[in-house]
Amino acid sequence: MRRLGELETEIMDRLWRWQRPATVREIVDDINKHRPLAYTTVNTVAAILYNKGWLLRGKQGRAWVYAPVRTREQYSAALMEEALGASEDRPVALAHFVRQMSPEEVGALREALAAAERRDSR
Amino acid sequence: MRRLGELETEIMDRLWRWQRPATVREIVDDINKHRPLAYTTVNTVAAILYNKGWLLRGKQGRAWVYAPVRTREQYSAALMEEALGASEDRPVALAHFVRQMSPEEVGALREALAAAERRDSR
DNA sequence: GCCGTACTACGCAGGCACATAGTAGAACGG
DNA sequence: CCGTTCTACTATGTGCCTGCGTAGTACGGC
Repeated sequence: MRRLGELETEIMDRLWRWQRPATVREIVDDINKHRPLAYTTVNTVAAILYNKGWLLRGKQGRAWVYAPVRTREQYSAALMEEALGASEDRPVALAHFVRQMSPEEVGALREALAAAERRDSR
Repeated sequence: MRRLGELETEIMDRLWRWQRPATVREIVDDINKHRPLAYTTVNTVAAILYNKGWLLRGKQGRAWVYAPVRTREQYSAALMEEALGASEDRPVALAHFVRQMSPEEVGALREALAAAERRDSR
């Protein structure tokens, strides 16, 4: 899975943050609060993200509205899985991963495991 | 952290697999069992990997011998950590991650957590 | 001492992916 | 019908990776 580029991330970030479909106009206006960028640029990259399967889209009047296919956390989890796949010895890689995590994260991980267990036993 | 390119991966793979420092000659000869590739190409990319901090090197006679700075599993764990950082809600991302793991991997993860606990309580 | 061999550093070209934006045309609102 | 807004398409620039050629240097044998 290819990672998102910089502008691609900027666009996905907004859609993830807003939790609702948005038009290119909304996205580019928000980006322009921080830096200048042409409408057509955002339009092009949004279409690219759609073609790559990152975004859904539908017509709202003349304009497309875009929405993310996956949540940011699903994206993150998929990247993690792929990163784990780069290793040959998964248990060892997981051990390294756990070692470098903060205590809070270790707690979150324990909780995720416990939740998985509850789900499986149901 | 930038991910490794294709040839970069081929080179790192061999050094990781062999578990010992190796010369460019050894690496290129091994690659040439599968496909033709010039000595200078491997030499250049090995030097690039060295400059990027992926490899250590030292002279052995006239030739450099290269060795990985990190294990494949440390590399994998670093990628995982970075992938986790792409999320905003780490617990949720971890939950997704655990959900998509196979039961064996969940077991390995449990073990890694238990090992971390044993280490921390020491 | 000289020559062939092997290694090194350096630089360059090609390709790919992403960022950026311009143009042309269609559609809508007044 | 005219300006505005949106779309698709195309082009350009940049950065990174791959791939290799060249030139220089060191070593070993004769």
